[in-house]
Amino acid sequence: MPELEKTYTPAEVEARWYQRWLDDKCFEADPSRVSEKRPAYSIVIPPPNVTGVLHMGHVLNNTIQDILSRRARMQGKEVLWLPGTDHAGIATQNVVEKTLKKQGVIKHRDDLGREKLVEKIWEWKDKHGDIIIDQLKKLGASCDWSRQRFTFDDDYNACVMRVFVDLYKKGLIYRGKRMVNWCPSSLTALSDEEVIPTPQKGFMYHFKVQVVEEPDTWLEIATTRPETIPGDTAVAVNPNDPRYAHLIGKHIRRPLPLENQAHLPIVGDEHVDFAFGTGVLKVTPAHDKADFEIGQRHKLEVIDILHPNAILNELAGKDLAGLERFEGRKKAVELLTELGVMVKEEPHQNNVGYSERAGVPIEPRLSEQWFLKYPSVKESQDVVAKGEMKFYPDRWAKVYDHWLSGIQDWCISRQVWWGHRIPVWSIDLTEEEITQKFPALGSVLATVQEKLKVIKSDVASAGTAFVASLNTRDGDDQHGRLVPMGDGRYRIEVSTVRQSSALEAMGFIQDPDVLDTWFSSWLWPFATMGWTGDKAKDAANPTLKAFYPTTDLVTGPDIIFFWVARMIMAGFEWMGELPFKNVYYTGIIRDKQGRKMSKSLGNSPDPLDLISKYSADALRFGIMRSAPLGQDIRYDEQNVELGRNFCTKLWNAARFRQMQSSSSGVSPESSAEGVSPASVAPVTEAEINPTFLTSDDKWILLRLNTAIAEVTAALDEYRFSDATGTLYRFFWSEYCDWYIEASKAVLQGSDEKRKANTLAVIDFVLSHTLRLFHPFLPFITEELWHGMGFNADLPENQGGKSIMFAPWPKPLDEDELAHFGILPEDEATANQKYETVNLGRGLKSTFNINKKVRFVLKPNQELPAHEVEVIRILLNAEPLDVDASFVPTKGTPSALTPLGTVYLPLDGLIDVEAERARVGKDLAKVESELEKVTAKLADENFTSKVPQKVLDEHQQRLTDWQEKSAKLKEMLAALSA
RNA sequence: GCGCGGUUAGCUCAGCGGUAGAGCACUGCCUUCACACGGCAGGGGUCGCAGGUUCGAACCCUGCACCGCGCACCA
Repeated sequence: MPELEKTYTPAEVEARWYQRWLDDKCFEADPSRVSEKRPAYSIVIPPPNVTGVLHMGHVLNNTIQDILSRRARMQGKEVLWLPGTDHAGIATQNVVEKTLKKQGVIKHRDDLGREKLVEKIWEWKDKHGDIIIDQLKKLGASCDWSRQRFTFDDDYNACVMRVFVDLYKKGLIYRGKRMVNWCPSSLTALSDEEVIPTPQKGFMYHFKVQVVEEPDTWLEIATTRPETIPGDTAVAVNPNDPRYAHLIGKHIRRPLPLENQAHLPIVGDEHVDFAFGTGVLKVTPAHDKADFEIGQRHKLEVIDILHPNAILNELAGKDLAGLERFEGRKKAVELLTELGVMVKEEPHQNNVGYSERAGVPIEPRLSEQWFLKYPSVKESQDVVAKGEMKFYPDRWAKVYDHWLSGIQDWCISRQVWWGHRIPVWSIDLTEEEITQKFPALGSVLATVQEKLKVIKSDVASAGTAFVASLNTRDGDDQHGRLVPMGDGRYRIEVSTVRQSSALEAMGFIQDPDVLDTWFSSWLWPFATMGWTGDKAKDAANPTLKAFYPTTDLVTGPDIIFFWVARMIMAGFEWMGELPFKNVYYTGIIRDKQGRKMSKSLGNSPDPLDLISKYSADALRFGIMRSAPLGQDIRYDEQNVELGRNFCTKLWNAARFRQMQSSSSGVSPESSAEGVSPASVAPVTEAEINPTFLTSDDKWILLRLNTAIAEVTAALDEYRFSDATGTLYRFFWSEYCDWYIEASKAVLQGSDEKRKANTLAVIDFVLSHTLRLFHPFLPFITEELWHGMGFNADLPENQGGKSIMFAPWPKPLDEDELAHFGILPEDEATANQKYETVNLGRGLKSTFNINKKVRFVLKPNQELPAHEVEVIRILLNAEPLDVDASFVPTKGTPSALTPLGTVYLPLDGLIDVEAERARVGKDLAKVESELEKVTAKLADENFTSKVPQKVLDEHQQRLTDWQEKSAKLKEMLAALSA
């Protein structure tokens, strides 16, 4: 057995083992190894942004995935943990643009242009994109790095294109002019999910407008956005509002802009809540979603008064044009005041939508965007509702269901350059031009025109209803659409995976927009496995076949809509199957004050600092210990410190074992004699000989059994903090504090055979403990596994090479327990001994005795010499006299224990009064308990209704308390005599 | 407004119908030959509040309060 260093040096050990695991290809999954006997286990990583740096959320999330993966390996499964990164369109482009601006390379993205900027971003990605990957390696993540994917790789891009064209063909993707969430900072549309409603302190401005037809009548209007008045094209009141109904149809004079005080109609619309504000609503169809809808109902003009960057344009009038929107607000109030129409302004709090990425208020804006009607919604909803896919904790199933029930079309286009470009080419032509250039489209054109006659109102939506194949090339990967533009012209759209150059030659132009990042992320579970969309190819893809659907997904509940729900839909739509069987939602990591971790608060520790200070194992253990299922996590560095301490304890306990191996000359008994059960790893010392097992040995083997069962069950149910709790308790309290201390009775003795047997038990327990710990503490367990020699004599793939392939421990079964001669009651036997020790130590402590001292045990049963020796050692007694006829000096401190009365003879130091007080205190406690039980048992209401089992328990309690009470009274009497 | 969590020892949490628990922190003692990143002992809680069900409630039910989160609304 090699010597273990006196102190553990995690930095060196962790680096060494991780490299070794990589060199030995321990993390690489091989689909050809999957069989009935060796089932597949797979997880796809939630891909971190390429711009990302590791934060505590990643640590939590990836530690969990690593624990699951490593345990699955030990269970003999073929494990694929598939890693990668996300191109994170807007975020990444923002980061690179900002960097380039800082470096003075550009002032604006247009300085470089699309192609050059994308080139720069690729450069940046190649240089910095793997930072977070390297950090994950430091954490010990056992991902199959040979399969690392990026959502913007060529292969992946092909998947995205394929999916887009497929949805386009199915008529689920359409282009439309809609109110969208516009980010004036990133200059792009956002999906509803990317908008965070944020409470905002502002003002409600009241101003009045004159009714044109009744100059004496003024209407008071309340608004939070006076700067949009120039964009107003009506005011609306509720037709059921008696105050205003009669004014419907009349007009008001719009106060701004001053040079264009237009007359606006007063319209009646049920949407107006007459309890809110003044009951009169200014209608700005260009800058408010609800107003836009009112505008549509009443065919109102749309006046867009904002530039894309939210600076007011010339339509806002000469006083406001050129101002930023919040400046414009101030100016508008000034103007209204000067006009004498400002009535009042009151403080007002409302929710303003903020861009999740840019952190600025979004602007509702009318623009042409691409939308997706979600596919496979019903299947996706059912699979969770029916429990075929399980959510942990399951309350998220409700949230998921609720969102799917009210699902809105997804705005998938983004006005940035870094991302998958929308694969649609189009050309706008007149009827004549179409007939001339594309005669084959004649019949399609005729159909469109026929349809238009029926649907006269909404030209655009009428057009999107037509799906047609364009004859430039047939096949699944290309589809066309003819859309009337409303001005007599028609747009021919072609969505295709690979016809770009031919189309461009014909004058088609590709749509400039890119797709929402999540439009690629939702394909992650199968696109990363080499999916092509070609049925034959995919059926022959061994990775997909072996590892899809994946087993577990581990992610945060904050992306349940962004990602989880969409992956489920994509899974059904293209794989015809759910993408994962279980979803584990982590909590959110908060600081000690319960605040979310954020860069701006500076309350987010750098995991790499923690790793170098405490080790990756410590960080993992600390974070898992404080991560109960479904609860947010209060992060406290003390937990990591505790993890570090725990590793040190483990290390020292292993060293202790090594220091005992003087008897290593003892040869292992033949395995025919000391049968080694299948789950038992060969021990380095000797086989366990059942005849030499002490009560402590039996006790620790039973406790080990319990620990194995508990940890296994906890992991099966994703209760990670329970698992770490069990490990901590078992190893520290049970193994180190009790068993090792008790076993010193043998180890410090002279019976070499018994010593060897105790060491065999220790080796057995340690080899199991290390395996139980390995998913949580991969590095130190691997180091000790080899350092202790537990790997020796094991087959390469079953722990010989690495503990990560050693079999996951199983509790001893009935046969094995019988073989060792272990009975369930053995646990109680040892417990009685330990309780006796506890009480004896209590005496010592009460009387402030630090040295070795004489104890006397007046036993109530016969005690084997070995047991006495254990008690002596645990009590640190010198000597421990066992004397059934012991008569103590009056006032000798004593304690009632399960094994008899323990005395602490204090020659010449006896304080009778103090002892009487102490015993009196004990008695008071016992009497109070006795009273409670007696009262209960005297109550017929209780005794007649309670189950027999409870009644028995209470009876037993009564007897116990009575006995104790009697003895204590006896002791008191002796003290008083 | 609707919904979901949470409220137990100073802190973080477990317990979810039958004698209130753990870890940390705290206090005292101990540098005893695995470990002071340690050992031993100890103090500390009317389980948010008010009702109800029950022989019995931290646990089940109802209402309320406070903290956090989501959805909807937000002129």
